[in-house]
Amino acid sequence: MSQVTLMQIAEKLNISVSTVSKALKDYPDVSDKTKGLVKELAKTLNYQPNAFAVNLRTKESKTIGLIIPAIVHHFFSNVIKGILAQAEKKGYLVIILQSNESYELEKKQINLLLRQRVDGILISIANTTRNFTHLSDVITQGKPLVMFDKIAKILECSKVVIDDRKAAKDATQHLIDTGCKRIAHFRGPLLSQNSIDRFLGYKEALEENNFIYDSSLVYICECGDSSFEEGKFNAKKLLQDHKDVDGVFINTDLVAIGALTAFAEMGIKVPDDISIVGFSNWFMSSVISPSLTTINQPGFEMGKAAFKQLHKELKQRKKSKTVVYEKIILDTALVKRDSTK
Amino acid sequence: MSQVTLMQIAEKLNISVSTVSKALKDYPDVSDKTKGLVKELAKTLNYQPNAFAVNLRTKESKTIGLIIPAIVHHFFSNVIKGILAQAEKKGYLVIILQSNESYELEKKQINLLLRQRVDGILISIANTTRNFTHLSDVITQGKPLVMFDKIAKILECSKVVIDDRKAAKDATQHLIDTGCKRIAHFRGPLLSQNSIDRFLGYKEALEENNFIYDSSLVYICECGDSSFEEGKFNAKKLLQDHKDVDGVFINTDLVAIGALTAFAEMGIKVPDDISIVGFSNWFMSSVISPSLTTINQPGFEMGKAAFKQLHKELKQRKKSKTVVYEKIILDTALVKRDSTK
DNA sequence: GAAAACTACGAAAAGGTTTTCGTAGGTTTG
DNA sequence: CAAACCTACGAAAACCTTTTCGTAGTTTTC
Repeated sequence: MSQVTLMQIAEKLNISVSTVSKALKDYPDVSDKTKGLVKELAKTLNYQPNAFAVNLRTKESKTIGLIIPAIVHHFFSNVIKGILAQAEKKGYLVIILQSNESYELEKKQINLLLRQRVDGILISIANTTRNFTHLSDVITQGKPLVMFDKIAKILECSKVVIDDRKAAKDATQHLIDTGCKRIAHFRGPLLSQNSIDRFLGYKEALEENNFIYDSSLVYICECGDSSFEEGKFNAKKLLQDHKDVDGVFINTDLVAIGALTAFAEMGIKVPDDISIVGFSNWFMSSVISPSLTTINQPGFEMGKAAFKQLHKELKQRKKSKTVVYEKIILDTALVKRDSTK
Repeated sequence: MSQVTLMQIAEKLNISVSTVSKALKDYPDVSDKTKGLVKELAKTLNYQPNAFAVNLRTKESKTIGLIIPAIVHHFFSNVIKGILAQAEKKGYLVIILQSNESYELEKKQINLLLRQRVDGILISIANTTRNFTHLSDVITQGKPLVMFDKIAKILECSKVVIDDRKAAKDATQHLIDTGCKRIAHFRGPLLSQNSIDRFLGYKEALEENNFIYDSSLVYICECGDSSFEEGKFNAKKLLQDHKDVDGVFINTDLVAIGALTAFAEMGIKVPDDISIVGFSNWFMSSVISPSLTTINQPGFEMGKAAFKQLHKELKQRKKSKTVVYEKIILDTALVKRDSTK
């Protein structure tokens, strides 16, 4: 049961530990004969190098940390899938932590990962994170850090994102193109950078088309666990406040589906009375009725790109090259479905 | 940048490494004065024990492995959430791997985790896994293994499951209770134990109510990435084959939603013409129209219970008590919605 | 006043691997 | 036949922590 070590192999063959180690790693200064003997015995004894010792010696563990605000979330779980797929290819393991959109937890988790001495960290930050010292600490310690989706613009590190502003502009433009004259917006949290950018994209589209921006048409959602209810609630409120609205661009698909449901309950026809565009392209949006026009957010690709960038930096550091931070912007696309004309 | 070690602290204070180590861990044979000095210096230097060295010395890493068939999956992502929540409480980290329902990958991943010397492993096995030696190897190596949801009955280890058979029986009984006379079943893969059990539950309910079991009413789905399409396809086929069916019990919500969509497209009224019961209670099922009657599968609780059991075994081993394997069966519940009368 | 007990610390081994540096013995070169 | 060079291996340091066992010096006990 107890694990076989290099020393045990060395003793059985009457050679030194160093030779065994070198034989297994095909060093040139071991004779083929010895290599053969060592490898054979290693196989029969089912020798597995002790990862703890290797880590200690090499100062790396081929393990990275991933901090994500939520796991039960179509977009984020796709990101994870992308990260895991790429990590597997490169022989890395991934420790996953969920910050629950809490700054305090996020901070604690960063410290946990640093203590664990992971080789690098991938993170999508919590909505509530305002202070970034825990993150700059990572960089100061010389560990690669790559942010994705929910990033801190101020931090100097690589980032993988979509152009939220442009995507939101596209979404709003689509409403305008399909004939909407008065367009509301259900935005996300006031302090979330993504929500801000999407809001700005909405506004920009209006202005470019000579629509008058009306702040009373903008409703706020927390976009947390009760997104669906928030969508319903805001949709009802919207109908009370503004009878003339004929289009809504909504920050997140789940909120949009809530709105869709509320409209159905109140006998409002989508898209005849009101058109809706969501954001993210959750699977659900394609099977709901009417199906939801939305912006496709490439989660799997984002995860893949984030890990690739981290791996690149890991290699650069190993070769003690200067690390080049990159900002990678992935394409979004408008997915036209039945909630718009 | 480079990390502070016990030796550096020892040198600065002109004491030995062992005393520093003991001071930080509040050993009784260090004077309060020395403890004070050590702890203060450790704090100002921001000393963090080298996890690699600690692991090597203590032979444990406070890290467990988790292998799961799919991550982008409402139920499984909830399980992960439960595991992470519980692991966090107990100070454990979790390395997550996705087997993609592939036996080969699963085997490779188990070996990866063993090489990494995680303290224990949680797994929900792939549909294609028939051979369990890679899993019994884990147990032979003296590492705790806990299986959940998709288990191998033959393996001697702790398990956390639901009673698929009973849940399926409840679902079918509900169709009977609401007046269905001829009930079809869309089952999952022939070799998946869960699918088998659900099928048996369906059959049992029929027999207990003196319905005649008709194998032509049972349709098979792979329940992979194209579950939704499978549901649509089978629904259409069902309508062609059997005009008289007025109820369907479906192995998975996503397939059920596909069926729901197909029925809507073909003008079949749910539940008036046909009633449908799904399985899992995906969030989606509550927002779709008509909303789907289904069986609630407690993912979060399952994850929590699985980690708890693993942790219990970890503690038992440490105290070298005999490890007691447990089979934990969590409650399911029928969630009545609008797809049944 | 000697034996026993206690206090506070240190030396050193153990955990297992990786890698540098030596070196003994043999072979090639000029 | 020296000098230079290979070949194949080993010793040992380094990575850093934990923990057992000693021990010098002090205090208590009878």
